Amino acid sequence: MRLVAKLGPQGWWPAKTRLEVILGAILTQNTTWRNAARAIVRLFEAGKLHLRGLRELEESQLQSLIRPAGFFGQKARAIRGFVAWLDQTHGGSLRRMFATPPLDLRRALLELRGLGPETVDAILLYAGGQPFFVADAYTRRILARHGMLADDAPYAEAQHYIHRHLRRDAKVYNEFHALLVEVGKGYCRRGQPHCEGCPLQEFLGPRRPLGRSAARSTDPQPA
DNA sequence: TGCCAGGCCGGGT
DNA sequence: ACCCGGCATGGC
Repeated sequence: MRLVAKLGPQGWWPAKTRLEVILGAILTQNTTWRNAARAIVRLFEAGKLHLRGLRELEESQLQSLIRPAGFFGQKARAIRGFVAWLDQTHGGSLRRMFATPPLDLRRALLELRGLGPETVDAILLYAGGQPFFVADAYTRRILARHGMLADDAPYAEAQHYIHRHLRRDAKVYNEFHALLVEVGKGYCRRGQPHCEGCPLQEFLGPRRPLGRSAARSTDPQPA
């Protein structure tokens, strides 16, 4: 698509292994990637950046290691809960986990404590290569600012909007999400009434201030 | 100094 | 089905 052609591949989600993607998805919840990355580095330096290492850790030890990411109590529980579930249902094998049908896997992951829709979709897209768009805060803010969604549009609606307008392709979703985050960080943060110089403007049309009602999608919602 | 960051949960209405 | 407070560290 033109946007990707213009801004180029972002080569995003700096994580090497699928486990790192999963941990990153949890650790970056309402947190900068910078702080989430610190937590990952600490796990690596402690020699625990693998499933077996995580199983060995006490709750308090895990909390200490991931402390820089904030919300360490909840995130430690989420990580331990995920590993326990993986062991029980897939013999501790990420490969087996990702071999299950994507929609079934999504449903199962959403039932885990501490894994919400955005975290789960990040796992499915960036670790599993499945075409689920990660409709994060930047996505919703940008779509709202350009009048495509209401300011308070829920996650599912924002995701559905993207799913309707982009080819259902993990590669495309990956690039577009990366791009929205980059643009969002620069031009569409909270508290900024305008996004002066926003490179999306020429593609998405005129922007408008946040905080006012926007056009709501009239298209049908997913089943 | 206060507000913000790539959310999610649980209890209340 | 929403609404809201709590969760916590680090940067500007």
